[in-house]
Amino acid sequence: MQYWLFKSEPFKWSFEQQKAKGEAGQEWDGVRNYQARNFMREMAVGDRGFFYHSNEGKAVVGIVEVIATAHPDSTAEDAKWECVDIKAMMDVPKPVTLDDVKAEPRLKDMVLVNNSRLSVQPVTADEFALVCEMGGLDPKEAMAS
DNA sequence: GCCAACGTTGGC
DNA sequence: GCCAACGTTGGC
Repeated sequence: MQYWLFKSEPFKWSFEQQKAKGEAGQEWDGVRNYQARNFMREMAVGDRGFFYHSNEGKAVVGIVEVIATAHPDSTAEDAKWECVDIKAMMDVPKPVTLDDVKAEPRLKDMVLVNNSRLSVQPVTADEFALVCEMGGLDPKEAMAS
C-alpha cells in the first residue's frame, strides 16, 4: 500500500464536501498537471491519502482512501487527463498545519514542504504515520486495511 | 493582495 | 530544441 496527499482549496472542494459523498466517493477531477496525474496513475485501490486544505487552513484535515484507479477525468476535454476516485475515511481530530509539519524535523523531506505547488503528492509510510500521530489518530487505525 | 516558484506555451 | 513570456498556485 502506498500513501499520498491530495490538496484542495477548501472553498473549491472541502473535506466536508468529500465526506458528504460518503462511501460512493468522488473523482479527484480538475488536475491539469502531468506530475500529479502520473502519481494518480500509480495509485491502487486501498491506498490511503491525506486531505490537505491549501490557502485557507493550510492543514491536513482528513484521511481518504482510493476506491478507483485512474480513469479519464470527466471534466476534461482532453482524454490525456485522468484521475482516481477517493472517499473520506476519517477526520483528523487535530488538524496538522503546515507550520506543524515544518516544525517537525522528521518531516523536512515531505513534498508538501519542498514542492508546495504539487497538488497530488506521495507521502512515505513513516511520514504518514507521524502526521497521523500529530493529528491525534492511531496510525494503525488509519493505515490498516 | 503580493510575489516567488514553477509549469506551459509559442516564437524563433 | 531553446528560452522568454505568460499564467497559475499557494504561502505569506
